[in-house]
Amino acid sequence: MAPPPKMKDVADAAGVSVMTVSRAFRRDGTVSAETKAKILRAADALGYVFDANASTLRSQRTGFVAVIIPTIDNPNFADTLGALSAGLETQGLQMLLAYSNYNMEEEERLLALLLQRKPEAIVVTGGHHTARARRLLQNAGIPVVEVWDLPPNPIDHVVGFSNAATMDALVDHLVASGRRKIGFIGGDYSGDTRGADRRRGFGVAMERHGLPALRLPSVGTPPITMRDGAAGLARLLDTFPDTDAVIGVSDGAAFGALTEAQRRGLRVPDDIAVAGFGGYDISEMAIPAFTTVDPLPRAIGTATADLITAVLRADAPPNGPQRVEISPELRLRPSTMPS
Amino acid sequence: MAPPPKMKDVADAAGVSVMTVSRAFRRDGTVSAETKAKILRAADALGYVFDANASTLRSQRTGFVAVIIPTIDNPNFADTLGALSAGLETQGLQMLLAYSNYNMEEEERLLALLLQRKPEAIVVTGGHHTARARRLLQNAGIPVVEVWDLPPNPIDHVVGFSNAATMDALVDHLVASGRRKIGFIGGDYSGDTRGADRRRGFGVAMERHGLPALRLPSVGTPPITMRDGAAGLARLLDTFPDTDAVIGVSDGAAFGALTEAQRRGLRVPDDIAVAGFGGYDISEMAIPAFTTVDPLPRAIGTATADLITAVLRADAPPNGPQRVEISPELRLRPSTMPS
DNA sequence: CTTTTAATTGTTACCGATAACAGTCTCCCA
DNA sequence: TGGGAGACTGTTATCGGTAACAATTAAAAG
Repeated sequence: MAPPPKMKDVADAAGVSVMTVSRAFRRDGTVSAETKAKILRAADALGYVFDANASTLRSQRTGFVAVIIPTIDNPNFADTLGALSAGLETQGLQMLLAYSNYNMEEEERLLALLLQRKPEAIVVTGGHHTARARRLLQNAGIPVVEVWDLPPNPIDHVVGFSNAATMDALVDHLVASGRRKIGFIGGDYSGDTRGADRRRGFGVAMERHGLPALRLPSVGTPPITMRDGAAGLARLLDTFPDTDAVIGVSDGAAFGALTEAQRRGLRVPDDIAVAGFGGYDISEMAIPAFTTVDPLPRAIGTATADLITAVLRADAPPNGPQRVEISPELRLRPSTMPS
Repeated sequence: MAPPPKMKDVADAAGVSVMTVSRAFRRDGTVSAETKAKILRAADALGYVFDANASTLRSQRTGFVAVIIPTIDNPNFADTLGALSAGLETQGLQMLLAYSNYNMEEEERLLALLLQRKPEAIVVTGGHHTARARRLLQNAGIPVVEVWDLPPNPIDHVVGFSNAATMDALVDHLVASGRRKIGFIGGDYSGDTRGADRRRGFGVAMERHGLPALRLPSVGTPPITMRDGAAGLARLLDTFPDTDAVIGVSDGAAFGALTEAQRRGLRVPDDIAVAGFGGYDISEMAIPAFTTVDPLPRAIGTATADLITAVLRADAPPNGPQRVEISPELRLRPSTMPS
C-alpha cells in the first residue's frame, strides 16, 4: 500500500506550497477562495486526512480537554458528560475521558496519563484528591475545573453545589410533614465523597431539628444499585421497624427502597415516606412518584463547557478562579406528601 | 513562568543523552537500573511531564481508539463503554469518544474529525452509515469494529447480535403464554436502526405465528424515555383497548408502559403482559419485575476491547475480519408469566 | 505615474519526541 | 590473550505540520 498522503502531496497536486495548504485547512481567510477550492479538491481526490497530532506539536494547541469522572454508570454523570461534550464540541475541543471508579489512587494515575496528552483544560469530579493529584493539577499550567461539589479549597475553578446542603431542604420538608424517624440509605464511602457529604448533611439537618441520625445502614461500595437500596431498607426496617421516612443517597437507591417497602406491604407515603437524590426519570414515573433533589446535571455540564470556553479565550479571559454555583431543585412528589 | 521542562532538560540534569531518557521512560529494559533511577529522579525533581503528542508524531503510534455511540443517555451503551474503556486502558489505549445523537450525518462529521487524531482503531455503533462515512472507514487503514448489530455487509470486524432476532424468543414466549394481541412501543426511527430492527423482528415473529402486527404506536425521536413509554401505551390502549401484551423497545419504555397500565387499573400480568429490552436494573426491581432481553452490553465492550487488542498485536494478528456474536439472554419475569 | 497598503503566497526553522544505526565497554571463552 | 557477544549509551535524521517572517503582486491613494 502507498503511504497515506500528507500535506506535501496535496500541495504538489494543487501546485502551491505546503504552507498555503495548511492555511486553506484552517479557513483563516487569508487564502483566496479560488486557491482554497483547488486545494480542497486536490485533498479530496487524494483522500488526504489532516494530521491533528502533527499540528498539535508545532502549534502547542491540542484541542483536548481531559475529564475524569467516577463512573459512567450513573445517569447524573452521564447527563453532565453529554452536555459537557456537546458544549466542547462546538468549540472544536475533544474530550479525553477516563473513569476513576470512585478510587482516588486511580484518579491520580489517570491524571498523570491524561496530562501526557497535553490537554488545554482538565475537569475532575469533586474536591477530594490525593496529595500528588493536587500537585499535578496545580502544576499542570492549565485551567482546572472541579465539578459536582463546592470544595472549601478549590484548586482553580469550580462548577457545582453543596451536596451536604441538598439534604437541608429535604429534611425540613420531611419534618414539616410530620416525619421524625428518618433514615438514610447510603454506601461505603471510601471514595464517593459526594455521597458521604450528603449523609453528613443529613446528620447536620437532623441535628438542627433536634432529631437523632442513627438510621444509617451502609450498603456496599459505590456505585449503589437499586438492589442495594432495597437491601438497605430491609436492613433498616429489621433494626428500626418504626422508621417513618427514608432518604436514598441516589434515586436508584431510593427506588429500590420504595419497592422494598411495597414488597413488605408498607404503604408509601402513609406508612413510610421515601425520597431520593438525582432527579432521575424514574423518580417521576414510579408509583407513587417520589420526591427527589435534582442537581441539574446538564446545567453543570453546560456551565463547565462555557467556563472552559471563556477561560481559553485568548482575548478576554476572566481573571482569577471562577466559581459557578448550581442550585439543585427540590421536586416534591406524592411519596412524601401528607396524605 | 519558565517554559515546562522537556526531555532535553531531564537529560542535562541527569547527565545523559535525550535518547537514554526516552528509553528510560519506555521501560524497555535496555537502560541500566542505576541510570534509569537517576533519570526518573531528575524528571521528578523538574516536574517533567512526558509529551505523548511528540512521541506520537515520530513513532506513528497514537494509542487512540475512536468510539462513536448514539448517546450516553442509555444504560446499555454506558455499560458497553465502561467495559470497553477498562479493557483498552489495560493496553495503554485511550478512548476518544463522540456522540452521534442517532444522526448519521453527525456520525459522518464526527468520524472525519476523529480520524484526524489518527486513532489506531475505530469503533462505531451499528451497521448503517452514510456513504461517505463508509468510505472514510474503509480507507482509514485501521481496524474498524461495528458493534451492537450484525450488519449483512460489515465493513471489517463485528461484535454484536441480531436485534431483530431478539424479538423471536420474546414473542414465542408471549404467544406460548396465551397472548395474541401484542403491541410494540417504539420511537421514530430516523437513526435508531437498532430499535427499528427490533420492531421489524417483532413483525416477522408475529407473522410467523399468523398474528397481525398492527399495534405499533410511534412515540417521538430517540432516545425513548420512560414517559414516552407511558404515552405509547396510553395511545395503544386508546386505539386497541383489548391489547393483552406489550413490548417496549427498551426497558425504559417498558417501565413507563408498566406504570401506565397500573395507573389505568390494569393488572400486570393478568390483564396485560409487559416486556422490554435491555436488562436494565429496573426490570428486576419493578413491581412486578418484568421480562426483558439482556443483550449483555458489558460483554460487547469487553469482547470489543479484546478484539482490538488482538488485531493490533504486531506478532500474531488474526487474519481477516472477525465476527464475534453475542447471545442476548431472555430473562423471564412475573410480568409475562401466566398467573 | 509613483508610492503606499493590503492581500496572497512562499521560505526557513522548529515543535519534542523516537527510529535507525553507531559506538563503547564488559565479560566470557577458546 | 584475542575476539565476539551482549549490554548499554550516543548521534543523526526525521515524523507532519505551523510560527514567524519574507516576498510578490495587485489595488488604492496621492
